Amino acid sequence: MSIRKNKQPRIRRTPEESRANILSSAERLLTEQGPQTLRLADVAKEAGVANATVLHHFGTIDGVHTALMERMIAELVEKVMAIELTEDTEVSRAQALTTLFEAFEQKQASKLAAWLELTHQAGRLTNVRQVVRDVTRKKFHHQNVPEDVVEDVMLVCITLALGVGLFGQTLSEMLGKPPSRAKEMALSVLMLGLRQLEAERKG
Amino acid sequence: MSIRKNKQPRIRRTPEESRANILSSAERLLTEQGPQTLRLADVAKEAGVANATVLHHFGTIDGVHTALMERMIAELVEKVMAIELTEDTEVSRAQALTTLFEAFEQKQASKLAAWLELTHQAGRLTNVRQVVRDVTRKKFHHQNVPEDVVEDVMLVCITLALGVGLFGQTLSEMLGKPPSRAKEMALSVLMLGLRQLEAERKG
DNA sequence: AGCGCTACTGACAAAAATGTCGATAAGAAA
DNA sequence: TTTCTTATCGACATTTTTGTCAGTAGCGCT
Repeated sequence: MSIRKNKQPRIRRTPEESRANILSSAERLLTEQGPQTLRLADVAKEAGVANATVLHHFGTIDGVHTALMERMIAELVEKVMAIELTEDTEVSRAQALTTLFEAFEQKQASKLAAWLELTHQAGRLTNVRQVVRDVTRKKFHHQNVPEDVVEDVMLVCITLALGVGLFGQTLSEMLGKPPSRAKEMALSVLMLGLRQLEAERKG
Repeated sequence: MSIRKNKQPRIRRTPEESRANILSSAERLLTEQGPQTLRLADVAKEAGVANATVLHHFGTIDGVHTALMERMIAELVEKVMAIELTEDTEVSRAQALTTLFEAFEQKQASKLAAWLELTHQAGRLTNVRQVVRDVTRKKFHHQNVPEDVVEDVMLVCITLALGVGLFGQTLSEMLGKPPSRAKEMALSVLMLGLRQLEAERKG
């Protein structure tokens, strides 16, 4: 046993960097280990800092939770707003839907949503309506479809994207199918169903 | 202040009754307050018994969690297996789907599933595949559709039912629509989409 | 009534999680 | 180099949560 104390030199970050480091670690824990591991010691360890450092930047462990939610929500909104839908062809629509589904599974946004739902914090998503409105206007302005119909369609798409993002992979594998099968099937059914719905509306 | 100690007489139940009482209370907490309130003291208080009583029956708080999961899973499986699908008309199919969707929202099965998914306990659902197989055989034996196609269809239906059950109400209300709107839209799209899928397969 | 079994309980012990505080050291600026 | 600011940390204090134990009480049985 060496007597020498071999302490690592401290890493001193800017407050912004430090907060980002901690939140990234927390996000990793949330998506890889589940919400119950979002404890002070776990987060601090994952971020490679002392417990007190986490509290220095966020006040309480709840502060970490809140900040994490806000960061993940902002990321998701950005991703959704970036979806292209310049023309309204089948192909373009399929691409947009695929991107939407991926947005909800890639950054583990579905897990965030489930966490909010289970903890009754969904109220934090105050801007969902506004985002949907914005998307409706910006992406669908060139079509002659009533806004509330567009909103209904988006409601379905988001609901299904969340379901697929959260459960799709696990369910697919449970049934002995490739992990993306649920997503593929959902996309097919959604495309076909929406086309029919549109046909009915027009006809 | 009265000096007299006014203790309630003890309620002595059979072990089965007592376990059921505790699990029912835990289920109520899970669905109404979220998983983080499934703590020993909370469960005991909700059940109206002492902390030690809960431990007497379940050993640890984790034992309560496990037992609760198993009970809710069994309930759900029973509900799903009870779905009628004697003939394959549009009406019958719509009824079956409606029942399925309701099974996933009524008994808060979606919340259970989300809890399992977030806590990486989905492995507990070892019998999902068997259930799907059973349903496939029992409910669809009269059709001439390959079994794996039926399984794909069930995969979509379950995924969407879970998504709607967990997020449907909240999302609908966020968009200023009646709480059942997401479910209705999902059902419509699903029915239309499945019909088209079938048409494509045949044609 | 008396007895045995055990579900039940309060009080206490142990463990885990959160939060506080004074000291330290990294980096910028003088 | 010296000074100043403050991000960082270890040690400790507090609170929360879980688990133990010995005794109590409800209920069936004789």
